[in-house]
Amino acid sequence: MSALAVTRFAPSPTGHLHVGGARTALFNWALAQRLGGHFLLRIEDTDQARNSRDAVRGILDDLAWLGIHWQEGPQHDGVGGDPRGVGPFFQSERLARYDAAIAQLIEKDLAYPAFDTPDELEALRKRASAEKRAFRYLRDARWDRAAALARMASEPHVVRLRAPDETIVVSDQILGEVAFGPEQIDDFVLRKRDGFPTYHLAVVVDDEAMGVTHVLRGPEHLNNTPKHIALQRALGYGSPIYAHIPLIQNADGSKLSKRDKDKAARALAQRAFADDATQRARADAALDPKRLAAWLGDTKSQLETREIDALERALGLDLPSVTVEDFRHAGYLPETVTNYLALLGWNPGEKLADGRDREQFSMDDLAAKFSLARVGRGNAKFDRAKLLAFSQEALAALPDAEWLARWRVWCERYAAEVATSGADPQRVLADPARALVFAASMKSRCATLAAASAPNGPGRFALVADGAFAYEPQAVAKFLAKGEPSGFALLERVRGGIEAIAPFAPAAIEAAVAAFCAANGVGMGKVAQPLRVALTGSAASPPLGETLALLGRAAVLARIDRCLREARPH
RNA sequence: GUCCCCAUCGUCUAGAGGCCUAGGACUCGGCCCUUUCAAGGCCGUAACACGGGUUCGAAUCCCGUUGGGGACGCCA
Repeated sequence: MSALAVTRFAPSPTGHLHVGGARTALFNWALAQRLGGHFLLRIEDTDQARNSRDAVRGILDDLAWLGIHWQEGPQHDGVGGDPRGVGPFFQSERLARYDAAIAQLIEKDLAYPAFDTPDELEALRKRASAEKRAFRYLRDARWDRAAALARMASEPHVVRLRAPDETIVVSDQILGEVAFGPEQIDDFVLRKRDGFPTYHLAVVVDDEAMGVTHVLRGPEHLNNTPKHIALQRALGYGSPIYAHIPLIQNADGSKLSKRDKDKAARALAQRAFADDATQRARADAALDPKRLAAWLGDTKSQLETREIDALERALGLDLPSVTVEDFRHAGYLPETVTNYLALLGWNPGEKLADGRDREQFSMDDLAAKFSLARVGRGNAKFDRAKLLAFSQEALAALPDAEWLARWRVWCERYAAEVATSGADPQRVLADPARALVFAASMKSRCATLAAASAPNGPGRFALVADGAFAYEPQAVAKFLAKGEPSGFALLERVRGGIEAIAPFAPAAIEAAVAAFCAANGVGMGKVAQPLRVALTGSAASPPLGETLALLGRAAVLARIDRCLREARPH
């Protein structure tokens, strides 16, 4: 036995990583780092009907972006590799090993071929359900081993484990000892009709072959664990250390994975179809029309993650975030996502000097402090508001230049028109000093990177052309039209002073406007609000100095002129 | 239906028999700051599911009830 601790994350490639999977990966990663071992990534692509290579790429991207780097696994952007020679890491490339294990079991009469058809089994299950009892596969008492083995060569069959008639105790690092009686471990399938191994067989064979020492996984696997232990015993393997982590749920207590998004997608898609006949054709082109129709007709059915993604893209839907990619798109920092996710079920148990609990920590902190002893046992509901608060805080704590760099990267990926052209090209981004003012100004006003340029976002005014924003009627009425002197009048007067401000930077601008107010015997608000409306269309904007500096002198004058021309009643 | 797991403010949680008049964070409400919007500061509302034990003493241990969740696939 090697002393190296090895944990693993073993997703099946059916779409982008969702946050539950991301947390499982994160905990596995953290445990391996903490123990000085390896975190291994294995792709469980044994379901021929549902796999896709695109999904593999997506999951690798998601993990890499989060900073969950695997020491062993598929190569991707400089991450991964096979230092111990335990690969390949795609189960579809390991079929010979599974067959060898199965042959060994059949040889010892610990597994056997079964020839029931799926329809026959389905009928038995229905009957069991009608009689309100649990379905259990019963092996044929009048079993002729030689005859069965002979039939294997020519007839479709599955291979089942001859399950032991004993109680199996799972020793779980989080839940303690959990006992499963013999009636709960039936002769489950090891190899499917199509020759591919089932999850159970593949997992057990691979974990052994790859030297996995700690299996940390979701609670839905707890009931599978006695099966895996039974299989390990049959194959003469030892068992890894098991730990089942609690589930992440939606606010309503349902499973987080997809239901939320699926529900929203159905509602939005139906509305889109009703509004615009061409949308349906677009959706049909994006995914299997039959699947789409079935899904629309049955509110209990769910689309696969990749189907949802395709539909979202095709129709331009705005769906709630459940995948890592969703949160990346929404403008969260990866360290914010991992920080929040880690806190769902784990916490460092430290108090800060001011008496608060430590809730903010880095990936390095996690790697240094993570332990199974501090993982909770109750399910956790995913609280978007708290994530948003974390994001707000993390963004505000970034140095201006860092914020700017992160924002640029986000824009390039998700809002290319902001990063590159814009209606008034490069107004903010081309001038380094102005760009830093933008960063400083947005930091405390944006909970996500996406918020800065959002349609009603606080930075929008600086990113659009001088003529491309509308004046809010109430703001015009309240701050420009009213009063004596009116806002319009003050605007005209202050315009002249603006020509003279030097340098055209926040402090000098503030000072000049303050001086103008003093000279004219009016309060700051009497001048600042009309200026805001003229420059941004709205009465809410960053501090006056920043607002003007962000636009630059020429744009400020142009916008004042436009406002006087277009917003003033004549 | 059967099996398994879980149970502290609305949410995430601290709490490993006396330190608990139950602490922190998010949300929500109020106040302060203020040229707007934010940010920031201060204050506040709010929980040990219920019933039995054990113990000098229980949020903490045991049993039951209730509630929630998961699993019962030739999916993983």
